[in-house]
Amino acid sequence: MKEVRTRYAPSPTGYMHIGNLRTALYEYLVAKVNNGKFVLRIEDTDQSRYVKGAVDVVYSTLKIAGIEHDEGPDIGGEYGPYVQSQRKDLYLPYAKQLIDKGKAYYCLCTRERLDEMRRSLESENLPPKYDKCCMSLSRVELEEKLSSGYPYVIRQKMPEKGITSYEDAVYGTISIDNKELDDQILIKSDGLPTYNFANVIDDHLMKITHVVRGSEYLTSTPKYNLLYEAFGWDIPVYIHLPLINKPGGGKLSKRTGDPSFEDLIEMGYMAEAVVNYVALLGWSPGDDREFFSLESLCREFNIKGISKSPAIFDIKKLTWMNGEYIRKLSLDKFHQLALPYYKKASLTGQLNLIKLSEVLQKRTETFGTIPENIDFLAKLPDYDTSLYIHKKMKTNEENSLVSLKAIIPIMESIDKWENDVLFEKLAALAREMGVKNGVILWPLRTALSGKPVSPGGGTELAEIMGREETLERINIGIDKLKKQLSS
RNA sequence: GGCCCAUUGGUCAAGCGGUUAAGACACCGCCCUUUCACGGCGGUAACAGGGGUUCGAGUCCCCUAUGGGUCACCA
Repeated sequence: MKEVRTRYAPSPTGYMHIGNLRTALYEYLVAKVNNGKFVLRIEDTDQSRYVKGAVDVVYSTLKIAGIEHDEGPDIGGEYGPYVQSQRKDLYLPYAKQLIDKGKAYYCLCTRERLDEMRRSLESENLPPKYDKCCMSLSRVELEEKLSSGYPYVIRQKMPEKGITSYEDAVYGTISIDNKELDDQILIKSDGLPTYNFANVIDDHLMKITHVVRGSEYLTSTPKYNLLYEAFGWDIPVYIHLPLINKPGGGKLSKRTGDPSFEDLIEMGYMAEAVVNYVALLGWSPGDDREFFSLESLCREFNIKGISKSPAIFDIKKLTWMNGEYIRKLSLDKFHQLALPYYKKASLTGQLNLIKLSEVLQKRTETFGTIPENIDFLAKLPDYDTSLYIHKKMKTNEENSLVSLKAIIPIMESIDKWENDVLFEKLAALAREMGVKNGVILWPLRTALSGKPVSPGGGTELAEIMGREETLERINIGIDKLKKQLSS
């Protein structure tokens, strides 16, 4: 059996949204699940669209996502070069072959004439289509013009009758009436091939067996097939993918603020989680499993599980899934990944950062939210004493003051500064005072954080901050409460 | 507008002629609890509409509606 080969062929724009990522992922998976090869090819035949550094975005995205290509511009391979602009001289001879076979022809029409024609057809609500005017050019006239350097393009000659149909692995049989087909341009007047043409030539030359791409190509595929047939080449297996839309519908785009893969990583999402989530947008294993590593996808992925209808990118579910990935991390690993975010919060003093990580791990869904959640550690906010009033904890400003005062001697006498010890001593204090734990602990948590919510409870915060800072903040709390109560 | 494709809860989705129509996210409630979160338990919520075919239709066919895609010397 022939080796399965797929390719990811992006045109580098510098922005890779998650739809692009998913396409690359599925292409990779189709190859891997069949022990095949995954090829990266850069399609840059449009010189006017060149964006500096855009190719690097492709490399780094694939790398971070763990999608490794077997052949590509950076690592070479048997079928290079893998950048279309470096293969530019290779296409024209193929186009000429087609002319010899009577499947293509020169066209000398000016853009003005084409624009004019399109406008008039559109005004009549007819689909714009080339009128094959140059097909009837006389050989003499043609040779005269061509030899004098007159600009030309080469167009594919579409059959005027009949139906072209093909079998798509996910959408089934697709049939298009040949009269719908426009005599598309194969070679542009700058001598470079159009995407449509280069694609077919390159896929064939690179021995691509499975073409995986977005469903926007569903209706143009017959044109490609006519090309394959004209050359007498094998038609690849087509796997068209449903599109991924934004909430409320519509395409994902940089313009409308949809995050690219790199943006998500920047926001503190884990690449594994994003890949896992994205794999499930348009594919299902057939049962209710949801957690897949790239490695397990390479085993489990199957074309049968690809769905036909478009999916909406729901960042909330991604966020949840990311939280699940974070919770599965070892404490050490979490700590290591969280460290840069602690730095962003510009923490000072002697904080027990491992303890902080322990407290944070369960409560973090994306690393990016860490700084805002721990800002109070760097600097106690100037809070209002109404924070001490908590109905469920049965606290008010008066008993909070009493509690804080009672906590101080215990804090001073504790020898082992650990959450468990602190908690035990304070629970004992509560029993002694005949109050619920909350009456002691809520004021402590409030005094230490100065916020209505905080990661971790009073004694956990105390362990993180250390004795000195803890006592200082309790005293600040006492002063605030005294001042408030005496006014 | 022509053509192509799609349509199960707000979202991702299972289902492939006979099910009380799974599961997950989100949302709501309860429990646990040192706030929040985690965790546990439970709840609201769907086959776009209409015709057929069939003993029987979310599953097959047709029509309508809605959504998307496509019609460049862009990829």
